[in-house]
Parts: sequence; C-alpha cells; structure tokens
Amino acid sequence: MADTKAPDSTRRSERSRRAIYDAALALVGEVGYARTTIEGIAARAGVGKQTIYRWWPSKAAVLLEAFVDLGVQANEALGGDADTEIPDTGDLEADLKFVLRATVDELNDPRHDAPSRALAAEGVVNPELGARFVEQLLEPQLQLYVKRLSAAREAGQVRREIDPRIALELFVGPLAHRWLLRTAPLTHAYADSLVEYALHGLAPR
Amino acid sequence: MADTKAPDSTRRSERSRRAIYDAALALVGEVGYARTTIEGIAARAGVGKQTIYRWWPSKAAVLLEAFVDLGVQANEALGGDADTEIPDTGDLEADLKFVLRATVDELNDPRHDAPSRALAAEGVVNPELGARFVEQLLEPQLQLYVKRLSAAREAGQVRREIDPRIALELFVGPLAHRWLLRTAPLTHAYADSLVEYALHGLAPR
Amino acid sequence: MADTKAPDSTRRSERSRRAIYDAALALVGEVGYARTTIEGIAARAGVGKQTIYRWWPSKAAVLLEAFVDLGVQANEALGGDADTEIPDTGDLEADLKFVLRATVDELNDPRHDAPSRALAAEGVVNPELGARFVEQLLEPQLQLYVKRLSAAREAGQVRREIDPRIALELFVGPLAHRWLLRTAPLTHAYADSLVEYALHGLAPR
Amino acid sequence: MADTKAPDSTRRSERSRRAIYDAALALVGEVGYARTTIEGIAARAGVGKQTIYRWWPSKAAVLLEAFVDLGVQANEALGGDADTEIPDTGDLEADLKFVLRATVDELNDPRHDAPSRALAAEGVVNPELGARFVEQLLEPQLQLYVKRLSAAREAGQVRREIDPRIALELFVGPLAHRWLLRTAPLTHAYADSLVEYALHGLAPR
DNA sequence: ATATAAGCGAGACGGTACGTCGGGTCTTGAA
DNA sequence: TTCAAGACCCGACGTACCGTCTCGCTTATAT
Repeated sequence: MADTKAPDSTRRSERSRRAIYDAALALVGEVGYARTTIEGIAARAGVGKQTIYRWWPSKAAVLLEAFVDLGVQANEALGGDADTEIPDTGDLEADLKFVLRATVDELNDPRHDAPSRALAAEGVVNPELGARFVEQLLEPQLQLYVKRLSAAREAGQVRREIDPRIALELFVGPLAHRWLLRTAPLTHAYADSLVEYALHGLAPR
Repeated sequence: MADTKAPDSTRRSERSRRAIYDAALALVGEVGYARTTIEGIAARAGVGKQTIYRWWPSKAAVLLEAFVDLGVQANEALGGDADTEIPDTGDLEADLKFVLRATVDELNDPRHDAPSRALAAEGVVNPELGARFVEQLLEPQLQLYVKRLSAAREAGQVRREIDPRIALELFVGPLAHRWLLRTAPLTHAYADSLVEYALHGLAPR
Repeated sequence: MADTKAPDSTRRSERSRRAIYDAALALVGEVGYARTTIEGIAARAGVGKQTIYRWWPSKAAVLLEAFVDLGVQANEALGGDADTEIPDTGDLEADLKFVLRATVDELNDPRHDAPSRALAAEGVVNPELGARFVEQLLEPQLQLYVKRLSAAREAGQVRREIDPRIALELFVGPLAHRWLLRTAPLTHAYADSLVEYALHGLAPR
Repeated sequence: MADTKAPDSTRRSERSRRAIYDAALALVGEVGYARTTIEGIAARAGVGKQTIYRWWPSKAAVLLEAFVDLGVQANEALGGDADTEIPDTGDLEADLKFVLRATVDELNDPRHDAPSRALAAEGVVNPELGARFVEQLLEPQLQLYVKRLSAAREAGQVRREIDPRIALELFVGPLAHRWLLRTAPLTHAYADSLVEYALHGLAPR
C-alpha cells in the first residue's frame, strides 16, 4: 500500500494534463529549466499546484512526460511512423552518415536544445529519472541502430564478432559527448568522419 | 567596467578559501550536490556567506574550483606528474586498453562519482560553467590522447589521414555516454571492446 | 490596485495570528524592541516568515496590533468596560488627580514601558504608524478627557470659553513629555501639581 | 581602564570629524534616519568605517553630535548669543506667546524636522542617548523658561507657590506632544491658547 | 435524480535557501 | 598612530518556491 492514497486516474482531467505539458515546455523554452518552477507551471497552466503534485513526483518528471508526449504528438500528426527507421539502401556507410547528419541537425535545433539538455542533465544526477529518460527517449533510438547494424552484419558488411549494442556507441557516444559538453561544434563533416573512422578503424589495414 | 566593484584579491583569505573547498567537497559527498547549499558550505567552513558570494558566482563554480584544486593538490602530493601520461610501450592497443580501464575504474569510484556527475550535469545546462569544466578538467585529459595518438600515427600504427582530435572521441565518447546516462555498466571488457572496435573498424577487411 | 496581490483574509489562520501576537510581545519584553526581529517572532510563534510578511508591513505594525489586541483582550476579560471612564464625583480636581495618578502608575509599570515606548518612538518617525498609534491607542484615552471636561464645563467648573480638546493637553502633554524624554521622574505629586496648576492657572487671581 | 584601548584624541583628524558631521546630516535629510547607515556616512565622508567606530558608539551618537555642532556653528556665525533669551517686556503673556510661536515655527520647519524627530525617537528608546539629547539640546531651552518664569514670579505675575520647573511643562509639554505624535497641527493660535489657559487656569475665578 | 465523493482551482501555511545589506572587528599600506 | 580602504564573520532582511494542507466548486458515478 504505497502512498496512503492513490489518485483515481480515470477521473483525471485531460484538460489539465495538456495545459501542464504546454506550460512546462513553454516555460523551459522561455526561461530555462532551472528557473522553471512548479508554481510557475501551475500558474501558467491555470491549474492548482496540487494537481501537479498529485500526478508527478518532480519537475523533471513533468518535463520528461511533456517531452515524450511531444514526440508522440508529432508522430501521430505524421499519420504513423515517419522516418522512424534507419534506411537500408545496402550501403551501410551512406545510411549511417544519413542518420548521423540528421541527428546532428536535430541536436543543433534550438527548439529541442533547452529541454533535452535539461532532461539529460537531470538524468545525469538523478538515476531514477535518468533511467526513464533513457528508456523512453533514448533506447528507442538506439534500437534502430541495433536493427540496422544487425542487418549489416547479416549482409557481411560488419564483422561477425561485432556486438551491435557496443558498436552503435561508436557513433552515438562521440556525438552525445560533443553535444553535452560542447567540446567542439557538431557538423555534418564530423558525423561523416565518425562513420568512416568507426567502420574502417584507425589502424592501417 | 565589470561588476561595479571587483574585490581586491591580494587581500583574500587563503584560510577561508581552503575551508570553503573542504566544506564544499565534504557536503557534496555527504548529502549530494542538490542538497548542498551555499549556506551549508559557509556554515561548515566557518565563513560568512558573503565571503563565498564575493569570490564565486555560484555553487557550481565553488565546486568546480574545489575539484580542480583537489587535482592540483593530489599532483603536488605526488611530487610531480605521476601517471599524467598515457604509456607508450609501442603497443598502441595495449596502451589504450590500459588507460581506458583506468578511466573505467575512476568513473566507477564512488568518491569521485557524485561531485563529477554534478559538475558535468551543471555544465550541460550552463554553458559558461561547462566551458570551464571542459577547459580545466576534461581538456588536459584529452590532450594526453592527442599526444599518444599522434605518436602512434608517426609510428605508422594509425592511418595518416586520421585526425587524433576526432579519433580520441571514439574512445572517450562511448565511455562518457555510458557513464553519464547509465545505459549500461562500465567494465574492463567494455573498455577493451571499444579499443578493438575503434582500432580495427567494424567493417570486415 | 494596491499591492498586485491582496491575500484572502477569510482564509487567515487565527491560530497563527494569536501566536504571532504572543511571540512579539514576549520578545519585546525579553530583549527589547530593537533586538526583536521578524525572524525571531516567526521562529518563536512556530510560523513561517511569509505569514508575517503577508499580513503586516513591518515589525512595528505587528507590535502595534499585538498591543491593541492586548487591550481588547484585557477589556473582554473584564466582562465589559471597566474603568474605561474618568470618574465624575462632582469634584473635577479630585477626579483628574485620580486619573493622572493612575496614568503615572501605568507609565511607570515596566511591563508596558518597553513596548509602548517602542511604538511611540516608531510613530514619531513613521507618520503612517504614528497615525495608527494615535488613533487606536491614544485617541480613545483622550476622548475620556474630552467627555469629563465637557461635563465639567456644563457644571460650571470650567470656563465656558475653554476648548476641552486643548485643555486636556495641559494634563496629558506634560506627562507624555516627562515619560518620553525622561526629563524628570513621574510621581503622584507631579500629577497633582499639574492638575492644580492647570485648573487654577499660574497667574495670581 | 575602559575599552581595552582609548584613542588618543589629540591626534584626531578635524577634517574627518567635520566630513562625518556633514555626511550624516546630509544623509538623514535625504533618505531619513532609518536608512542612513554608518557605512553610508563613511563612504560619503570619504572616511574609513573604523574612524567612525573609533570616536562614536552609535549612529545616533554621531547624529546627535552633528546636530549639536550645527547649533554651535549657527550661534558662532551670529557673532554671539542671538535670541538665546526669552524677552522680558514686563508682559509675561505676550513674551510667552512670542517664544511659543517661534518654537511652533521651528518645529514646523522641514529642515529641522527629520533629524530632530529621529533623535527624539532614538532618545525615547535609548535612555543613554535620551539623556544626552535632553542635556545638550533640550535643557538649555528649558532653562530659558525657568529664568523667565522666575523673573515673573519675582515681579508678582506668577503665584509664589508655583515651581517654574513644573510650570514650564504646561507650555512645552503640549507642544512636544502635538509635534511628536502629530495629534493635531501646530499653529500660532494653538500656542496662544496654551499660554492663556496655563496662565489663567481652566477653572472660573 | 440525487447524494457522495473525487478531482480541481486557489492559495495560506510552515519551512529552507536565496542573494543582499549592514553591523562591528580586524588587517594592510600610505602619510 | 591615525587614517582610508575594504575583507571578514555574522545576523537579519524580504523574496521565491517547496511540498502540504484546507477551502469551496464542479463533475461523474453509484445508489
């Protein structure tokens, strides 16, 4: 028996839920995550504070859900699963460059920058939220790489002994590193280099 | 004409500075970064709050300096530059595995975990601090890779067209990724795989 | 359009209000007005600081209300309006000596001395508070004099052309003067002299 | 053997003393007593804080001295003791009305209002300062009344049994009362009434 | 069809920490 | 030694939010 009282989610106000998502995203965009407060979200959403505390454990949780919802919303708007796959033209190198370039563009898009940085940062420090961040936002993306790399392995474009779960990090890891810590700019050229280095190795053959 | 009034750093109390570093690191270790407060640091250090506000712009800045100082201190204690180089035995693969395993151990060390996560997270969200984090803590490490990889290139163990600045991210990026987002455990085996994959490439030869 | 946000007084906590009055009076009694702080009052009352700032503009305002409430409380305790009148025995001189002696005793009472001095001092310097001090604490007393002196005038014990509003100050003014500035001790003999001098005049008849 | 260290007043900087007086009076005039700070006075006077703490025990003490000095200064400027006496034309009533009217004018003068109210208020609450306030500023004035009233008693214009020390308060007390507590406006008419009431008494003759 | 109970908006409440101001002490360097 | 300058420890300021807790009000079953 968990929290002395579990709210009845069938009676939950959809209206408020949406308003809270909107307010949260808007505020993070406008003033940044740190200066976004639960009181502020409630006020902006025209909602009582309790309505937030009833359904979410923390500011970060609200934002995470809002962000996930944003993706769901976008996807539904596109009718179904648009570009939800890494293309398979048979040319692995080209396909990977294509997605990595797309990822670079997305990471450079200022609309997504603030909220996703905020979530990532919070996840770094808060394991519970980090797990949900990974599970709901990151993992689905990574699975696409697993799938594509496995296919490439079947097709003999990747060595048999390679584990796709690890291999994908050669692409995603450096990108995330540059993005999170801003060690250097994220460019298409960089994405290309990454793919080339990773596929062909650093050592001479 | 910066802040309407710059304090006179020649009159700064070294005593207070040290006490603040110590208090900050201790508190972050004990209660975590989020619940470490400037008031708490001041109280623990036996120092007025103003003395902190006079010299640092934020909690994160205090901690960053404290952390950097910790490194400096440790280095001096060791008389000079102990293990401040990546070994060069002539066997690049072995040397890289060696350092990466050491890095894995360090990242898994709970004493350094809390404060460095906190700093990294703050840097993700706060560009100014992030820049200082990178410059003072990360970059020196990265330079060691640049140096070792350049040597390897001279020795013909790395292809001529490889840019060491980018190459190093194939090792460091995935490690940081796993560490920051906890997508999977950091093990020596993982470090080894990374080195092998990156040096020899994913594609068959 | 007053303060951008007026609190809803129907929701006010009576419990807190009382606790704040008690704490304020206790502290002023114990450490004096100057060393009584809002933080101290809040802590002693077991109340958040904001609860004080929400309802009062200043420390002096809290104390004034607490003091007024004290009077109200005392009066209610006595069932009704005990000694809330200047007696009228027909002998004006005796009646005035009686009240002035009582006032002298009250002013010499150390329990009331500290808080009422503090309020008076604050009122001297802060017109707004001074007005409320006069209106809520002083004026009701003065009205008693107006009433008694008017009766005396009707009875022919005071000259027709005398304005009671001014006449009362011949009694109250000197008393207040001695009390506030401590120019000389406040005694019954002094009270008596005042009454005699004022009633019969300084000039020979 | 008082304060562990008595400063050597022969080496005191006259320059600083004057600058502190000026700064103190100017600040009280500009921002009021409560918001005048020792730091502010020091900064304005171009003086170290210690120089103030060395020579005065409190803000109020500085202001009191500055105020007294103002009077001395003014008097010296007038070559000697201008209007430092209550006139004696033989007509006591006229003479008293004259001085009381002058006092009313002075109390209504906004230049003297702020600082003298501040000092009076501080004296109400701080006995030590109050004593010095009375002794240095008030008492000299009161002595003038004592002198004039004594002369009047000798001349038979005041009853033999009247004590001038008390009698003077019938004039000064009500005036101070109105001024300090702002119970009613201070006018010449009021001053006149006071003199008439006090001299001839309230009771019919 | 109506009681009954939940979610809801609003916002007061006890708290913690913020970043700032000023108090009074102490130290440094110039005169 | 005094002085200007200002760093220091400290305590309080008034504000912002936290998360909890009533208050009516509305809505949506469950009698």
